[in-house]
Amino acid sequence: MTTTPSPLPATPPLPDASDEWLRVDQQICFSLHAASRAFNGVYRVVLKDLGLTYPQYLVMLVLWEHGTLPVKKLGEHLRLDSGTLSPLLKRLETAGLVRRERSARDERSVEVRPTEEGEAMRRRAVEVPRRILAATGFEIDEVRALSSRLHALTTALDKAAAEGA
Amino acid sequence: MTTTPSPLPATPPLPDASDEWLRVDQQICFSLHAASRAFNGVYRVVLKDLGLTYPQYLVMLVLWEHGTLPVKKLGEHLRLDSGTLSPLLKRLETAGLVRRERSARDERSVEVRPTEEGEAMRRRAVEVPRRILAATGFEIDEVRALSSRLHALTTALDKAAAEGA
DNA sequence: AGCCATTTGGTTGTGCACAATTTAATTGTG
DNA sequence: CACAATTAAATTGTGCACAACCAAATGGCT
Repeated sequence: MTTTPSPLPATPPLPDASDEWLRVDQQICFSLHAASRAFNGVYRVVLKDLGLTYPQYLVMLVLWEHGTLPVKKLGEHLRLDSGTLSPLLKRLETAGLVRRERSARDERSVEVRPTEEGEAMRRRAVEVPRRILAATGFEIDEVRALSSRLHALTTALDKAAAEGA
Repeated sequence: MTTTPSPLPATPPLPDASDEWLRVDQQICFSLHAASRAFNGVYRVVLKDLGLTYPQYLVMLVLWEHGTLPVKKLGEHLRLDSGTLSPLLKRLETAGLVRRERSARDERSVEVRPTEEGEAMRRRAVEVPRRILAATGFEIDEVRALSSRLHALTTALDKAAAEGA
């Protein structure tokens, strides 16, 4: 808001400028955090009919697009590790939407495949994107532009985190 | 990714237009979700010295800016309810950063106030925003623009969720 | 063959997010 | 004053995210 172009003091102990930085920072991290949770809330409503949570829906999306995948590949697509996926997939299996079975060729690998019921859900899921887009009130191109910026942001952040800063 | 107009390698037993929607959708929800987690990862690294998690840092930010607040107000600033804040604040209290005490005027209310140690941490926290900004590789104005769009998005999504769709 | 680093999932523990329920204090109304 | 409605926190239960650790399988190496 009132972000006057401060002269960037060299890491001061605690003058007024630092307050300003802390406020601005709040807008950076905050807006993203809040938007993510707000999205989650809308998905919660929209996906209630399907009986899926948002991350479960993401898993099904990947399976619908790529078919059967080992847990590893699934994790790469979604940037999730086994600590998150294992219990999630177990719940999807309990719900009858996927099956998990050890690969015959590599006994370390577990193949995740959608069941008949899981594939059938795809037909009911096609309306989800439209409802979400409607909830945003954004034009499709605007959403695409935003996604593009966020993707660039994610790439940069991942790189920074990997470099330990 | 490669949004080339590929002839859709007939993996799935389903029409074409719906697949397109499901792919686009993935970019909408996905990029935000991924960016949020990527941010979290960078904050994890940067905040490790302070011994704070990202949500704990957000709580301290609000307290530094507004001083003592009841849990309710804190939740309004952060869009978090008592189910999230109660255990979080308990951990902050154990860490010696805040104190919680029942309001004398309204015994239902719990006032959260930063301790001396909590206030002192503010001095060490002023460098956080700069490090985060550096990690994004974005210009400050670009970040501001993005935040603005995300804020608008959040407002729209909240409204939609409240209306049950 | 035997050995060892790597790969792949799973498990455990900590913490956040949120819905639903519970308890206590306050406020409004007759 | 008594009593219903409201409000503020805490609690409980489910699920996601991730670090740290563990076990089994694989593949390369001598």
